[in-house]
Amino acid sequence: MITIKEIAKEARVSIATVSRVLNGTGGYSQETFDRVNKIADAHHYLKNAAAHTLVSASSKIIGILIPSVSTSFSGDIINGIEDAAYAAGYDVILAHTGIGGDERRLLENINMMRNRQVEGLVIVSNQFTETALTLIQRLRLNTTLISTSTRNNSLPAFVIDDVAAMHAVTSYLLSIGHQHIAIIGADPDDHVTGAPRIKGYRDAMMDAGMVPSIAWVQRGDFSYESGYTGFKRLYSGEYDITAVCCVSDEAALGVIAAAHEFGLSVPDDLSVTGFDGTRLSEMVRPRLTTVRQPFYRMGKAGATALLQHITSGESINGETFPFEIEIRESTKPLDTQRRGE
Amino acid sequence: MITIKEIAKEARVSIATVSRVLNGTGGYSQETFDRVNKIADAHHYLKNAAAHTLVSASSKIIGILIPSVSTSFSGDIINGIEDAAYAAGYDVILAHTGIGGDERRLLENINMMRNRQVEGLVIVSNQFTETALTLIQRLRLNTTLISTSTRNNSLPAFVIDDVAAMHAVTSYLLSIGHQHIAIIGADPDDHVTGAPRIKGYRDAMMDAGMVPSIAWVQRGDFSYESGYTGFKRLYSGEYDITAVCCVSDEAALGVIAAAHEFGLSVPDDLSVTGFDGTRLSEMVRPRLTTVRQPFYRMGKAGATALLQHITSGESINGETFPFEIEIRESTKPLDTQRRGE
DNA sequence: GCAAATCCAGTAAACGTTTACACAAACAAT
DNA sequence: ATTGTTTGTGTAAACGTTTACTGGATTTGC
Repeated sequence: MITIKEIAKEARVSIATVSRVLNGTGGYSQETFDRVNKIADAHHYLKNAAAHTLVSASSKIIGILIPSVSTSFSGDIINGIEDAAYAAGYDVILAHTGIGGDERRLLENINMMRNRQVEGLVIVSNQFTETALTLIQRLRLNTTLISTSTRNNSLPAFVIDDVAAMHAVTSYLLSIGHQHIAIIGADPDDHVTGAPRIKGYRDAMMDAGMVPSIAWVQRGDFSYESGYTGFKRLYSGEYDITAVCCVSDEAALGVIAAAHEFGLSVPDDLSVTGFDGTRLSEMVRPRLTTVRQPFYRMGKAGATALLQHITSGESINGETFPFEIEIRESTKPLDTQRRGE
Repeated sequence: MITIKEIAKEARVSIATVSRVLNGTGGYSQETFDRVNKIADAHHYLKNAAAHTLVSASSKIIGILIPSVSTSFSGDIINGIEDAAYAAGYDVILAHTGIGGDERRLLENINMMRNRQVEGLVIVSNQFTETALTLIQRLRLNTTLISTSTRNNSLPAFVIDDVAAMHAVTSYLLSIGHQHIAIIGADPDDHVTGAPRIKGYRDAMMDAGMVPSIAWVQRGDFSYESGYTGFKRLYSGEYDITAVCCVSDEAALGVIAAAHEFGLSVPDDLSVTGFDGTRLSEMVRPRLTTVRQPFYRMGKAGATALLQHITSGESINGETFPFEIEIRESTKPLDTQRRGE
């Protein structure tokens, strides 16, 4: 790899001049400009980013912290972030925090981000501990949150209104006649996504004069499996449920699978709603009624705001995105269902 | 951020000693060791990676180049790569190459990887041009390929045997009585995945004495949409197809959706197979018969081999992974299908 | 008791950039 | 003709590390 030093020698100018030409900062004649550029091109010069970072104290890197990339929506978020970074001439460094309680990996990776001199950090869909939060603050890392938030809103978050979203989808179910509606898959101890969604559901039920029984709230971890086992628990309890709100599309598929095993078909015997609006929800039969979150846009907006803050000092304001209730085939008015007496 | 210089001052030793202590390279007394470490910890010292990279010419970074993260299997691959990197103390820089022909972004990102001083490059599921290939070679980037390969096998690839896989799944269909079998979703001009799968299909058909008609090979781009439109084209042509092999799970769902619209149910009227064995294939009803690829393992193995090469100079050998035919509910022996006369 | 080896630690160069400062030459304004 | 400004370029320091080299002090071997 050729360096500016060698270019300087070959062009018979100083390295300062080469640097100025290569950065286009002005202060050279057209002639030197051409000569230096020609030599640089001929040797396929590439700037050593480490040296640049060291001296300029700007790495042109932002970091992404994410539990795991395998859930289907995280890909969209990452795409959004990376596109925003690319547009701003920034590169992206990615680290997993591990799913579940592996706090060590999370903390290690936050430190790693700092020692890599990232100029900003995007944290995706993570529940972080107080320790992690104070670490971020101590390291003075510019941070935005996608699809998650902190308890006291200390960090700008790019999210949807989970309470409103679940309220809306529950209300939809109520509006088409359902009354015995369960919610499956949420973790009530998860204050960022689980608890709000349960609240939205409960509020909607209350607004309609229903008091949801405890068994109607089946906790879980948003996964297919928790949808599956949640419905198994619920149904074997002989409750007369006609509709189920799920907190993810995958959980909805789990519910549908479990229902099948009981000989129940969706939506003729049971209405089921998903959440997230992943591509999945359009690809399955019946297509899922779901709540669409604009993940790509959320990722892009979160990263863009972060980058604007970095480059022009604008303060970062979190943003609450509109969601959309997609009404498709997995739900049906109660009186058209078989069990709608 | 505190530097070794300041630690040195506070500990009243030279920066060389601090560096030695912090790297544990020996050549200091227990006493200085403790003193330096205590000060470093107290100030939450973090090494400046840029400085380290610059002087040691080792960045401890590997790069991932991937078209887009939104297909469901790419997440598993990335997880595998990142886990391998983390285990080896390496960090990961991620860049998209853009889907489809945006060669500029691909080339830019290859250059970016070099100027970031990555020690190795993992390219995922990409069709790259000759230009890209020669660029990689010129930059002397250690590279492994996951789920893709070059025409002349110039780069080590971590893949499955696509010909054998499609041969196996087609043979399975033949073995349960099907004869009029189509293949949908492959791009015959894609020599890394498309053409081999078509060949596997064709070989299996020929082996069974069938000569597949041209219309039975519906080209596409592996997407849901191409499955959907492929089947629409096929079926409106009035061919008497009883089974369809798809080249991705998503394409299979597209076929199933299109079949539904014709009033055909899967598997009672039509058997359909997927490809990839994504979580999707287990979550839908009917569960898809599919070819499972060990994506996580492929990613992990590819990155591990790369890292071993970097750290201990071992040469990288590509690896062909075993696939598994998962027989599930989307296929059925012909004589148990409704149309099996 | 003396040479040799070992242990600890410091000095300084190097990595590849950016940039403040200096300065000579050319040009403009008076 | 003097001063001032602009233009083009070079010198050298700085960024935060690592590491080869050096050397004094202590220990070891005989």
